[in-house]
Amino acid sequence: MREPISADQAERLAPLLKALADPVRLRLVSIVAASEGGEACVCDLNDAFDLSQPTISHHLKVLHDVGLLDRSKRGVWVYYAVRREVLADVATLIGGNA
Amino acid sequence: MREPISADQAERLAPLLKALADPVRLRLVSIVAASEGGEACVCDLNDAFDLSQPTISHHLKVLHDVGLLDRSKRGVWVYYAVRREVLADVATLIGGNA
DNA sequence: CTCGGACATCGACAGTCATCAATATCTACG
DNA sequence: CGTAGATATTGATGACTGTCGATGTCCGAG
Repeated sequence: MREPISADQAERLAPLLKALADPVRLRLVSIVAASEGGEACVCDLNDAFDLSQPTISHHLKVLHDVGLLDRSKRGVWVYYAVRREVLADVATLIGGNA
Repeated sequence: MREPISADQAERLAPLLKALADPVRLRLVSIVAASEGGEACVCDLNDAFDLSQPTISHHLKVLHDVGLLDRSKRGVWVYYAVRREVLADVATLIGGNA
């Protein structure tokens, strides 16, 4: 029976959840998080789905825009990495645990 | 570096997150969870927002449909309660903890 | 410099969503 | 029964979303 979250908190948390509230993006985050070194190349991510390359790129942009994924370009390839603290914060706020 | 979630898991988790991915619904869940006895009357929830009664009713329906809120009618009033196990499961899957 | 490949951006389209006003449903009370 | 209040449903509307094909941008190889 803790205090309800504030309207501000809700406004900040909602976009993060919205970004995660898609099967493709959930799997993207999950695959990246499970990858060696905690990061994955877009080329590999493309292969993991039956979707067009622009669509995957779009989903990655959504996740990156809300701060869930870090992006680093190395040569011709782009690598994404999960920002685990952000993910953990979301989980904590949802779970309502201390 | 655990295993990525399956496509099936993603398809099941996404609707729950989608239901939570709205500032109003986040606050609804939070207010209900923080209420005495773990449940809240719709009349009180209506007063907590600057939205029309049908809109609140709609949001409650969304949350109830995905199984995040329990619903019980007592007399003229309807009470909603948070299904904490469901919420906890979501948090766990997001956090990626065991 | 030019070419090819990796990734992003653009424009479009169909589908979904949040919100409201109006209306329906249900329940207690007289 | 008939009325009043609490909640749900309906229908409409403007905004947003996931997806694609086409195109743009950037980098390394030759």
